[in-house]
Amino acid sequence: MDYKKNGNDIILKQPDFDLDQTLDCGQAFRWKKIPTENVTTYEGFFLNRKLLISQDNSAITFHNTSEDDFLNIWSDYFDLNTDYSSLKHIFSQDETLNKACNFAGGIRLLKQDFWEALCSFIISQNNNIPRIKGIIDRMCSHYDCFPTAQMLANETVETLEFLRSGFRAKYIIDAAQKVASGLITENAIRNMDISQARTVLKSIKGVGPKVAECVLLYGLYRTEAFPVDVWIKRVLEKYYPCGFPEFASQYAGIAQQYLFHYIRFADEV
DNA sequence: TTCCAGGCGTATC
DNA sequence: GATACGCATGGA
Repeated sequence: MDYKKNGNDIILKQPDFDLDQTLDCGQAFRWKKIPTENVTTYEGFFLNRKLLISQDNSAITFHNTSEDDFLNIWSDYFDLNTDYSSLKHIFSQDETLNKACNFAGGIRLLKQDFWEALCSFIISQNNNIPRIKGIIDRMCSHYDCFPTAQMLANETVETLEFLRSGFRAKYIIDAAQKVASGLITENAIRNMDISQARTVLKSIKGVGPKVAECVLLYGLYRTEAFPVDVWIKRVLEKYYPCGFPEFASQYAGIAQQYLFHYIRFADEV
């Protein structure tokens, strides 16, 4: 990894990494863009650690970040040890994927916290991204952090009314109770094959095929997981009527990220 | 006003 | 197993 210390900051030179594309593409909901001149800046959290990160045309700066935190936490979170160039080279065999990678080649898969991903993607169902962010925002400011399963397990639909999460509140509570009681554990799911993991996740109320797939991909780094939402459904119908290419299956979830961004924002699609 | 959003539970066949 | 419908909320 090409990085250096600069005072309290870490300066990173990394190809295939664009902050806007990575932090504002609907995979994570707690990053806020900070208006700054000449650089792109975001503030966000992982494992209750706050990070201010910015990017100009030459490098990415991790502000007020120790080398330990950078190497042990953030390089993993931003998946810096994965070679996205070679992944995109594999994807480029397919015309649509090639276009999607060229459109936004700086997307990286964030290796998020399991519980936060589970809770966030339960909230995401039949919802739009700005409102998902709003609900999670209210949640985090109410508890002064992203609440643990234990914190949420004792709530009721009534006490969660401040979230304005609609019918999803009862699902959040069910997930919290199953995780807080130890009935469902991250560790157990990590050690399962993917179909078994899907079954366990779907035993949570409000977790169906799509949310389970998002938890596997974003919360457990199962890169073969392939979430299909309304946008990806359109991609599949339009470009892959005979199925998604087999050669990409091991990293289908990462391919899906490029396609999701492409179908939503590219003009010519 | 109606439609839609990173879907799912339930009823019905 | 497949299909139809309701669901909370808020922006377009």
